Amino acid sequence: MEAFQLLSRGGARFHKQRFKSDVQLFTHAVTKPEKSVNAPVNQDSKLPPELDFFKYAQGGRAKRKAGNTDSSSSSAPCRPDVRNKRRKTNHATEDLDGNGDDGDDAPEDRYKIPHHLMSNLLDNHYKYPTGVQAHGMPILLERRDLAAISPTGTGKTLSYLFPIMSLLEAPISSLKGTEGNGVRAIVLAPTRELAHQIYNECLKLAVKRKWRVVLYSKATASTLRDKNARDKVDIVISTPLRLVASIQEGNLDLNNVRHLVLDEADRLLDSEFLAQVQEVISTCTHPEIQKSVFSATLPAGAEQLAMGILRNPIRIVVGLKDTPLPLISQTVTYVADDASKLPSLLTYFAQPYNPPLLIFTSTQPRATSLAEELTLNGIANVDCLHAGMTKKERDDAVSRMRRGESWVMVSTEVMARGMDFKGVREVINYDFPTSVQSYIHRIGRTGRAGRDGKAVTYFTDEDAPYLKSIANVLLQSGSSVPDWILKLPKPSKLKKKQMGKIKRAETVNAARKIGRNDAIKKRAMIAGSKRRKVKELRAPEELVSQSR
DNA sequence: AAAAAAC
Repeated sequence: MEAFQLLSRGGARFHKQRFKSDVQLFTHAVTKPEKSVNAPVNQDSKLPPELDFFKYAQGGRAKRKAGNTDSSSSSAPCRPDVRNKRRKTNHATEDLDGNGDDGDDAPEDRYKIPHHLMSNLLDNHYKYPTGVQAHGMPILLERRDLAAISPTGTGKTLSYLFPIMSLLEAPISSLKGTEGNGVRAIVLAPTRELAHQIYNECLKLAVKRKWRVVLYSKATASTLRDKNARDKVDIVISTPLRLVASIQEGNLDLNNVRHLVLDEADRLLDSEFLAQVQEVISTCTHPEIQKSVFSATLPAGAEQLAMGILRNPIRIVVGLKDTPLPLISQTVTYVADDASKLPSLLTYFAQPYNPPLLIFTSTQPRATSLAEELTLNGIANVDCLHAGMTKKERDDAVSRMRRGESWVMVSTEVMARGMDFKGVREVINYDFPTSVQSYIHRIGRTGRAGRDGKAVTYFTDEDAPYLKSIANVLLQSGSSVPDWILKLPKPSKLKKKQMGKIKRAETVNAARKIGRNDAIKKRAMIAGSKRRKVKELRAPEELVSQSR
């Protein structure tokens, strides 16, 4: 418990400006060498040195030369102090892994991080951890359950993959002992594309070891009908329904799963996915299972569900919950009615624009026909992606996007969450998003890993009732909104519903916090120009809190 | 409040 006060101390100064620089640190050295080299990390983020995993990763590879690890760190002098606190508090938390503890306080020793994992981290040019990585990874490595909320494009995937692979120690095939048989870790994601992307990240950390990581699909499921093959699998990445199908066929046993991650947790916990996810959870019967949930958004209802699933969880919030990054400059554009949208978009395309860009529509047919219209109007390299397409068509569209061959990608909600196309400079909401969460995730396809981005949202007269809630999101994240929009009447029913939820939740410790934060948020909206101040005050409270 | 996504 105290150990996490240390974490919170590190994060307390994690306000908007510094957050920006912190996220920039995530930059891969390959793409922007000049930035990562000169970035004054610890100075800015005041990261306790021992949480700076990636620095140790560099040191670890170079056999941790003293000069190497310390030269870049301005906070090196305070290290002994931090070290002592950390050591003391380690006893305060349950020492679940039973390794007593050791003399060395480098994370790789403290947490017994396998050498190959450290070197793979470095080989992938991860230089400095982002906020969610620095604060989330130690919690997971301590074998605690975790609810982590961190904005889009801040490296959540690595935050859970790295600790899982560290705690699993090595591929099951090379471990002889009490690890048991069968899948030891599962990551759930709401779309195939996202599962695939997570799988790719996982493979990067798995090189040079015989990790069996399985991207679960019809094809892989059938190869795993054989129990012997199944027993050799270390990690499964899957969408919920695919997993449930195999469970029900009796072709998958999850009684050896020690780590379960729900990525895009609020999506996975909404009504359509919930039953499936609950079935997966109840099939994971190992008593020491560690569960964690990750998302950029976690509405009160989803959070309550999540807290019910997790056991004695730590909750961390980096930046502001349910708020996009200030790096994304957002605007809203009035287009009267649906018929006016295409002309507006074509006018937009008549001017110079920055490809690749991502366009969101509300339905599959609209995505298809908009892509066709744009092509007919001479726009080059227009692509389309929605869940009505075949698996191959979907895979091809993603690869074209990854290779930079798509300049304009028209898509539905399926692309809204988690997808990391590094080049996307701009997102256009051709159709108005159906929730604040959807909005935040959609525009979060740009402004990733410290780069800036642009988001344009079309709205018609029909969208007017929902405009104000989106406008508030713009305000929260530092974009400006025309006055008249702010004067719109409140979407009263919606508001009342939310308030009701909060009231009910107030009996539980965890939810009391949500209520308070929402109250602060509301005040922030009213405060207008004082908004920024309020945000800064709020961050430390929110950053780490104990729940249940 | 409603579409999309999951097999």
